[in-house]
Amino acid sequence: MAPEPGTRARQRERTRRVLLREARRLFAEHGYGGVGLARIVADSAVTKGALYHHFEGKPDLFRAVLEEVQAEVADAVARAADAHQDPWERLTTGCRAFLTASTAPDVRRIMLMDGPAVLGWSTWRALDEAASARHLTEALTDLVRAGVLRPQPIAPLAHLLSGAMNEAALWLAEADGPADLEDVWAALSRMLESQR
Amino acid sequence: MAPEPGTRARQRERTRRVLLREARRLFAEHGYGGVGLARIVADSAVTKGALYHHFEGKPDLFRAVLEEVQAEVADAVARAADAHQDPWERLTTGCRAFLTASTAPDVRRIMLMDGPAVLGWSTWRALDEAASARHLTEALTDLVRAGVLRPQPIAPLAHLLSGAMNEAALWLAEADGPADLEDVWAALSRMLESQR
DNA sequence: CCTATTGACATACCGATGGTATGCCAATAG
DNA sequence: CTATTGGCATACCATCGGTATGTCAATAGG
Repeated sequence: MAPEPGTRARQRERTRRVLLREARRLFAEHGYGGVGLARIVADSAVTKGALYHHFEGKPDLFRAVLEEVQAEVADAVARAADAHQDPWERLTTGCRAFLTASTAPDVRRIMLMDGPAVLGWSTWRALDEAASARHLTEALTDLVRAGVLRPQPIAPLAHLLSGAMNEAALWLAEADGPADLEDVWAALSRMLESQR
Repeated sequence: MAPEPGTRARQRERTRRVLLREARRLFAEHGYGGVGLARIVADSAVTKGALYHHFEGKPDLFRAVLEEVQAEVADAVARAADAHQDPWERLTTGCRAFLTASTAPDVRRIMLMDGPAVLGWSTWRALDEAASARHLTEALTDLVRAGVLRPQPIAPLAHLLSGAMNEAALWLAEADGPADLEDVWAALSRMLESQR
């Protein structure tokens, strides 16, 4: 019988998505080093042939998963920030959104813990910059241009804040009381305010 | 002939120190996943039997190396802080010492990049707390008690500052201009000042 | 339509890796 | 002087990431 057009591309896309989904689940649960390719392809109901057809290897698969996670976090941050017009409120709500989003277990493990170690810090930084850190840099630049923040080099400040929030997210995910989030936020707010 | 007393313990200690030294060198250069036990024992001029006699496995060996690195950093921080009496100056000089010490390649790779991924964040946190973060917590507590810092929960602030400095150290190790260190320090100083 | 080609996998296999079980010999204990 | 144990070395194993090859259906070209 006549094959329906697009069968090829649809199947390819489906397999790739299943692999990404299962890999993300397993990486989030056991960590990068704690799960083997055999387990990933088994849970995806495919074989290693399929995996190596879609990805260059285990690090590349992890990178794809990481990019997906980062994209989600960045989307949440941008969405929260875009709800406001005032540059200062855009920054603060964006930071809060990042804090809450990054506390999720898979984000925490994949993006904050394994990411730098697996891909190397510079690669991880580049991906983070392309995803969510870019928003932070833009927000800070806008605030300096608007005269809200004192003129100063943006990069160091952005890294300090980014690192502070990453560590805070890791801590919050473990200490997990809602009161802790408010304490972190209070201190972070004062930090932001200090640069005003 | 009569064996000199203490031969046993001396040989044991010597083998252990060689293993730690070579493992630290290799972990720092290639990362935890980038070096195998075969290479470590070969460079140490022993066999895997010796390694597994002294350590429980590869993660345990890494943990021992990490503790050594952390102890050195903590010592540098404490030494710098102890040169001052004023609590505020103790904090600032301690932070500066941490920044410069953590920029060293082996510290950066072992303590800041691989540490959390290999041992898990909570384990890493516990070790860090026992080593250098304890000084930060103490300094902040003293400042609150002295009325220099506003009364507030210490833990969130300590984590924010620790994360900020860790990330800054990673960045400084790469951007490596001495001017960048001053920029980071200026922004960090304002952050500290903000909590005053 | 029919055929050639290619794309999306599956299968089989490889070297290297972390880890273990056992053997051996000299240093210590009695 | 003998028994024991500590400090390794040797030999071996299961599993890992990675590769080479085979297979079959979907597409492209005539």
